[in-house]
Amino acid sequence: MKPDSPFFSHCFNSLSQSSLFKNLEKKKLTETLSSFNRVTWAKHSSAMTSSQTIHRVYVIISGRMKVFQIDPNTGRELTIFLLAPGDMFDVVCLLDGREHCIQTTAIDDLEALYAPLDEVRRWIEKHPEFNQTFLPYMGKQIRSLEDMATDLTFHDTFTRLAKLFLRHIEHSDSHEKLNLINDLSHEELANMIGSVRVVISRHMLQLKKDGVIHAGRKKIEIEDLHTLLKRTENRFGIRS
Amino acid sequence: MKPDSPFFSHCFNSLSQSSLFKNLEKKKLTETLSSFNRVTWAKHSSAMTSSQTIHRVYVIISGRMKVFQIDPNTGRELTIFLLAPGDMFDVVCLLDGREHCIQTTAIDDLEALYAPLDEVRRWIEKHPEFNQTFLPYMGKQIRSLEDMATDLTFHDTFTRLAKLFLRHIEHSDSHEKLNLINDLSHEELANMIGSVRVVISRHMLQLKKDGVIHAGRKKIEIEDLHTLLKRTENRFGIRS
DNA sequence: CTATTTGTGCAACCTGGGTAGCTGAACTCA
DNA sequence: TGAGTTCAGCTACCCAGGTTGCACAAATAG
Repeated sequence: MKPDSPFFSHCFNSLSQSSLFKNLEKKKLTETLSSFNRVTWAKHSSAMTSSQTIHRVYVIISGRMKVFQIDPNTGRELTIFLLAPGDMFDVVCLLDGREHCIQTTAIDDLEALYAPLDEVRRWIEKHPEFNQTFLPYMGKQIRSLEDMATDLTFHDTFTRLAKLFLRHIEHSDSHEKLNLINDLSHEELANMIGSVRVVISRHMLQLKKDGVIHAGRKKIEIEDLHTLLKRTENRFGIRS
Repeated sequence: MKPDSPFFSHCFNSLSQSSLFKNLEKKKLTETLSSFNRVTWAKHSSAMTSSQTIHRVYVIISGRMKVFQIDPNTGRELTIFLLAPGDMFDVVCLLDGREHCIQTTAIDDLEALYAPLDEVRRWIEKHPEFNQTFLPYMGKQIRSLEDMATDLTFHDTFTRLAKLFLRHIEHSDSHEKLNLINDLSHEELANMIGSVRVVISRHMLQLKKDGVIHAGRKKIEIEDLHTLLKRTENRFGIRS
């Protein structure tokens, strides 16, 4: 993508706000961007495939993307990551260069940049300061996977749903806002905590009746953070 | 640890066989080892604590170590990793420098080397060829966590147990041998697949009755790999 | 402005696997 | 050698949460 491309400044702005690239010198970022190519996917379409991610590294510019595994027998999905602008994909392939059998879907209209995998590797070697943000970024992903595994074994579906909400709350002034997941269907929420639509519907209905949340079709708002917290802790706190 | 230390050649041999360090020049490895210190833990004792792993990076020389999360309410455990000689700990802390609340226990008598975290970071920067083994090593750990999460949501306890066996089978001539986990109690096996002792006992008993495995007190041998595979696939194959 | 698709509510059912508790056998350590 | 501890077999119980299937409302497409 050439610096005079119509998308250039748009991409530049998106990345210079991201946690991975914000510390990079403007000059270097410009230089880097020019060796990337731009791709887009329509909302709801399947995005990067595992045959692409062995050769290319992608960086999301705009839109959300879910990364998930699917069970061929039941058709059930488990959302492994919900990626947003500034996220990189697929880190695993970048690390070991082996195929990563995983699916991706664009939740919104999706815009990304990509570059050949080995080129990105060389680039990182040449710009060791990038590791200051990249290594913690990987750490965060490992922690997130570990949390997912422990939540799945230790906590019931209600607790997992509550924790999902709590993880995505953003404290704007005097009002809690649900970030990134406020417009997902029950189905998608279920995928994120390894459960099923009906179960999430049950819990949501109860939470609505109790005034803890306010929700419509693909729309969730946290009404009463306090009792949400309290109930979650109660589940934790039940001694055996 | 000085090169004339009684343990030196022992450690040297252990690491030069490991996947992480085998590619390192002998001279560099010697040099590296001399800036490490040696520690040991007795079998069954709690090993590295999270307050240590913020400051130090460990490399296991001999013995196995389980890395696990514990549910304070029920006391149930989930074994996240089963580390063996050549493994590094804690990678997450090395990446992001933040505390990692996780427990460790020595399964055998345990021997490890350690060095200050930032010293290891500098060392890696100075020896970029180490990344050729280190990055894939991290990739493997991420994949393992991802597998754990998907197994927990998609597969029943029998399938998870079978997959645990299959993952640890070593094909020696004309006889399958179970590696690393052949001397674990039902309790420990349960921890590895996010279940409970009774459940594993049930499955093991059935497998024994059917001649698929041969097992005694803390002792497991795969008798009939073929039917084990077949049964696992059957569980996968049930169409809904 | 219809037709189709997608999201949510609701009920009835059923089972995997977790909890609790006891026994005897095997191992271990003084 | 004997006491204490760990490990595995066994039973009885129970419930969270997954499956199926339908109905209606909202959104989207054509």
